[in-house]
Amino acid sequence: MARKTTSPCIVWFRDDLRLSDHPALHFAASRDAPVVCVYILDEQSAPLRSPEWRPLGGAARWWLAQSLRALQTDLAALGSPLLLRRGATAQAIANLARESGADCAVWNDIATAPHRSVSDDVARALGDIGVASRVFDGDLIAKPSTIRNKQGHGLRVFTPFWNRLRHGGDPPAPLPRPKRLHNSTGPASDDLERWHLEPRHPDWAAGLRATWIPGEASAQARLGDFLDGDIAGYATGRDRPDRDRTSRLSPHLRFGEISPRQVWRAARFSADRHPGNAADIEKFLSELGWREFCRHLLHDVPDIAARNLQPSFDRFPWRRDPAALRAWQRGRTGYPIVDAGMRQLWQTGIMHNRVRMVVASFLVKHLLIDWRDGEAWFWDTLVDADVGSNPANWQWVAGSGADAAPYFRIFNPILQGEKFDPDGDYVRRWVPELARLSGKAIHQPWTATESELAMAGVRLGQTYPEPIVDHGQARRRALAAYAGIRS
DNA sequence: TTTTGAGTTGTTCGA
DNA sequence: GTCGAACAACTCAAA
Repeated sequence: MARKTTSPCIVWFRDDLRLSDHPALHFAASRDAPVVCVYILDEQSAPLRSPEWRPLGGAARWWLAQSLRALQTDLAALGSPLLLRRGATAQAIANLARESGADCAVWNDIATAPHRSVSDDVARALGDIGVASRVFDGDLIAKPSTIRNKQGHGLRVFTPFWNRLRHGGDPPAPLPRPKRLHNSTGPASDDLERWHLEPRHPDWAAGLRATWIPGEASAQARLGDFLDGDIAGYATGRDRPDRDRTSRLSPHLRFGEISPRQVWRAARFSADRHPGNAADIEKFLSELGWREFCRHLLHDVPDIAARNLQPSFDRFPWRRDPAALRAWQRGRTGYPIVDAGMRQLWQTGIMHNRVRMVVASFLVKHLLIDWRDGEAWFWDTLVDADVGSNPANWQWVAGSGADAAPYFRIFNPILQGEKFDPDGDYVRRWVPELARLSGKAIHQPWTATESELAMAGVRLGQTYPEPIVDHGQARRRALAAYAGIRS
């Protein structure tokens, strides 16, 4: 029951930039008192300066700006503005409580060490001035404390984890978005433009703008379209970068424009409309399971982005090779499928999942460059860079992680191209200087004849690079390096 | 308690 | 051309 009160309640938005299925907002709205909605850009709090916290990457900053604009519009339509504040979160919220006369503050949990630490600071600061606070669940299907082995540790193998999560049943029904909010007039807001989240000089975001519409409405529309369309054949189609059948929901999930339980429930109940899709739906749910698995892992290993899960990798002979790293980053390795992926990433802030594995394996195994360098590049350039999934999956590829890929699994970039981009359409789209090559040459231009290259307007070493490493040699070198760290 | 089998995403080699 | 084996080490669950 709603309490009789006129004091406002603060709703602190974090990575949950949505109105529906937002437990904290739902609670505040049900109090029938004014709400003060706030987002805080915190680059100061001591816990945020812990080694486990990294500033947002460039692509994520761009997304955040768009997503905040969408949330501002949506909240204004409900009758309450979104306030923007900057600074140490605990002080900012305590100040806002004083300015607004709020008697409570609510927010949703984010189950990572730095987020929890800031959250504790906020609760303490509010307690000191007599303001009640309450934290709700929201960013996970299951709490990390609910999936433990006999020793009380989180699971390190995906399949048992997934069995436990899946058999836990469906999460509760998502909460509706509030119909209207009581405004609390007074407190001032920062101007989003002055946060400089978006690139200028140069403005490299044109490809992002052409690819994405951030915000809750867009996330919901995307989910609906996916479940009524592309999910048919997802189990195998998701592996084909040339005809992308993935959900493309990852950045929306990253910023909480849609909640995992909304996605889960919608997918499960779409089987009623499309009974033929049952197997594809299960596969899709398991991908949500991977997001969950990585977050639970992060909960147990807060420094997963910095430390090898397998200590034997601490003596891995990584090569320092800035030129090769640069070639990889800019999509100039001479392997078309690798270069296509890296350019898709650079231009659009996303890369198809299959290609992520190929480029990651290439950096770590063909070039013997530390997975942390790859992880950092993805962190800066992906709009969906996630604190759990990004480092956990890099460690998985490198072999240093939980339930990791075996060392001898070295993706052959030519074979992967031929298998998953059989007509070369993906390469042609992102590596236009090769577009006129046909047949086998599209995935291995260095084997094309002089006349084939001339006809296609390709001059190796000039219009497109020679391969920076030979696949066979690189493979043998990687196997030797991995052999060297074994017991 | 101990044992056993299985585990996201692959490649190469030799029969 | 196809096919099976080999390529670790470790975690977890079931027997």
